Amino acid sequence: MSQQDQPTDEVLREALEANGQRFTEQRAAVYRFLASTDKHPTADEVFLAVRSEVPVISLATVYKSLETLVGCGLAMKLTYGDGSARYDGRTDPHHHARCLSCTRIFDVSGRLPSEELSELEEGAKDFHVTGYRLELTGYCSDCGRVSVEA
Amino acid sequence: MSQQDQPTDEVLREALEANGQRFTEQRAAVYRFLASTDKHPTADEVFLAVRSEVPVISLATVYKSLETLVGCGLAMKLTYGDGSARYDGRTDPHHHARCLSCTRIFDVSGRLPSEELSELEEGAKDFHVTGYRLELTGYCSDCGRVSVEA
DNA sequence: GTATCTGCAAATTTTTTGCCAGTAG
DNA sequence: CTACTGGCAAAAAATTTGCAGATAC
Repeated sequence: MSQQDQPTDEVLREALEANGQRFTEQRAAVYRFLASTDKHPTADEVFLAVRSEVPVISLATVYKSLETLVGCGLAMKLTYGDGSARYDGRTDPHHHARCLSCTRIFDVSGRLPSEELSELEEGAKDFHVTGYRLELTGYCSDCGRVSVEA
Repeated sequence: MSQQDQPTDEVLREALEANGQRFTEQRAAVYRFLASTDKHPTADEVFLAVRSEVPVISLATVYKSLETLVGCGLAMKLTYGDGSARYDGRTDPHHHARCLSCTRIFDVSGRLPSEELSELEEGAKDFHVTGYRLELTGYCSDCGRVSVEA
């Protein structure tokens, strides 16, 4: 484990303890990888990436670790109905843009003004809103050109 | 088939023809059910509901029909990473509210002002936005009370 | 008439689980 | 110590697919 991983590990340790769970090397490795990438990897991609660092880890453990991280609020599970779920290690408010051509997910900064949210809440009568997710769909810079020409 | 289904069938027929696909009783039954409910049924739920009307239909055909409808723009596939995908037959702009307790999905009227969208598009540089999806999370009226007391 | 569609069952893909040994606290 | 975890392999759940007969147009 490199020096600069220590703060990341501390964050994880505290989140785990707050949820009555134990700190383990496997969970740390999964979390370090998630926190270090701006991609939105599948469980299998996490597995492959982590295995090169921590040789002994199983795919089942990756699934269990990811679920634990989601439960502790350190990761988000994203599903799009096209195969595997993806995981996002960013916990600050942000949105996603999904390319309809290459299926990659990109982070988008910015958030909805609270007035917009209030207005939406009114539309959802009798519903107690605790959060929201916004996803843009379209074409990324790599695919956009192809799509326009086609 | 009842009299008031005819317009629904015509909509389906035109959408299918526009996509070079054939009109079949199975697809019509699936579409009629989807268009008639404000629930957001899983493929299996569609299968069970449709089977009571059209006795001979298989689950595989329901999956294929749903995929066809999505391809024709007559339905939307919703996934939340908790088991099966759900399907939504509403095609007008609207949002969803998902209850974190009972996992039901509710329709929410209203849409984002275009100025908000433009602002978000700026945040997604080099991304050609063609649409968006907004999902509120929280607790529905049935679960809200329980959750507050718990 | 012919390309497309359906039903069936088997296959695939993704994710979860049971169980025993290992480890954190 | 003792309960929580990880690894493994098997199971479960969801969805897709190959193929032969049926059907829309």
